Amino acid sequence: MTRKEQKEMRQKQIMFKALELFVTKGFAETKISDIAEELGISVGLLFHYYESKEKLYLELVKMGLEGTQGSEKTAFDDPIQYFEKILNGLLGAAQDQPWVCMMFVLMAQAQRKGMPEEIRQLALTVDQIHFSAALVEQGQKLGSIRDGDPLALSSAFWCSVQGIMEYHAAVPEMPLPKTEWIIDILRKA
Amino acid sequence: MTRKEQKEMRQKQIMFKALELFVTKGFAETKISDIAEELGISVGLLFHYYESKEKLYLELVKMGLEGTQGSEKTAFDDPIQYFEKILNGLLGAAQDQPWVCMMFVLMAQAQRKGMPEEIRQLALTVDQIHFSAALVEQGQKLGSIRDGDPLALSSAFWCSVQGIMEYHAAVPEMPLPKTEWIIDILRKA
DNA sequence: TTATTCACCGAACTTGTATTCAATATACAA
DNA sequence: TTGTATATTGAATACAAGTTCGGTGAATAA
Repeated sequence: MTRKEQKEMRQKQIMFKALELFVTKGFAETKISDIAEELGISVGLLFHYYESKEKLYLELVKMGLEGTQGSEKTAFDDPIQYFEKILNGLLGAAQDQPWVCMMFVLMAQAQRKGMPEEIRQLALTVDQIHFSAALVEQGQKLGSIRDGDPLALSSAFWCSVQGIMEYHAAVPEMPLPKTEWIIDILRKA
Repeated sequence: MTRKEQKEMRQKQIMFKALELFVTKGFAETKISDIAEELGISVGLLFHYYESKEKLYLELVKMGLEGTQGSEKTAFDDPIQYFEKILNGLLGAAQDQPWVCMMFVLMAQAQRKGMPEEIRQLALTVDQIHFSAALVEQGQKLGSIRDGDPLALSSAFWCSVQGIMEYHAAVPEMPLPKTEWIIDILRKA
């Protein structure tokens, strides 16, 4: 194995294991030595690749930030379809690509009080709830989304998704909901 | 003020502030000195009342455990009414008695990996999801709850509530959803 | 009035964990 | 082949946060 490959491999290893532990145990509860131990490497090596626990977490948040870009422009024709598509993607991925689900949870965790400020600020640049509120309003005009405060509807939807993802990250064996069940929070009867 | 009163007052003060911080920042992220500082008391005094951070948290979990008793016994003609009543109670309380909401979030946090084992075990004795799955099944027979894996439906419902409560604990100014929106996860169209 | 208990403080102590470092082995370039 | 860069380790260090402790003054019981 070439040096470059090895480096990339290790970095991926570390990132994914860190993601898993940060999400299931939380940032402060996850010891750098936990990550090293589970990977069977030394603590020193981890610091060879990432200069601090905080920087490692920050890398993950940046990675999550990239994943959030795009796909949002065509949404206004039929917002409910947009929500369906997004949710379908999330629930589908949750099974065979657990990291999608975990990344979702991480981004929310990163926004919490108690997180290092730099991390928090970066994570707060994603604001699904407010972005989606506009879509909800549009959907209400089109008659496909139920009446009510758009912000409340949007936050109900995303909080539900959040709750589901969080639980799934902790208890993967629990069966996931059907897309429609959750979409029905928004859908006009 | 008599000594007894003072003692009870301080204990309440500490418990509520601890609840608030544990829920908004997390267990590990909350320093004992944070709690003391916010209350304007010394760290030493906190240890005068609670022998450790863990015991303090444990007290809160025990308190939450008591709140969970009862209420589940009363049989309903239709399980969907049970879910409506519970959710209504939770959402109603969330506004004027923030601690109800916080307690709800705390109980879920206490079940996470990374928590001290004693706490975790105690919290795990509450299992809304499995308890409610039976009710869901009953509701399906009666035709008021939609078809699908009862466990998946139950967990979708409770995870949604969890997500909403969590967010509300962190961002109280966000408008809460209407009960029906969330009930519609379960309700048969 | 006096003795005792208890709320309270702040500084010292302890422990756990992030971070650094010196040393070694391995890949790679010259 | 030899020299340099880099992957890796395990132990040393630093520091933050939980916990302990001795002392002080106010409430209370005698």
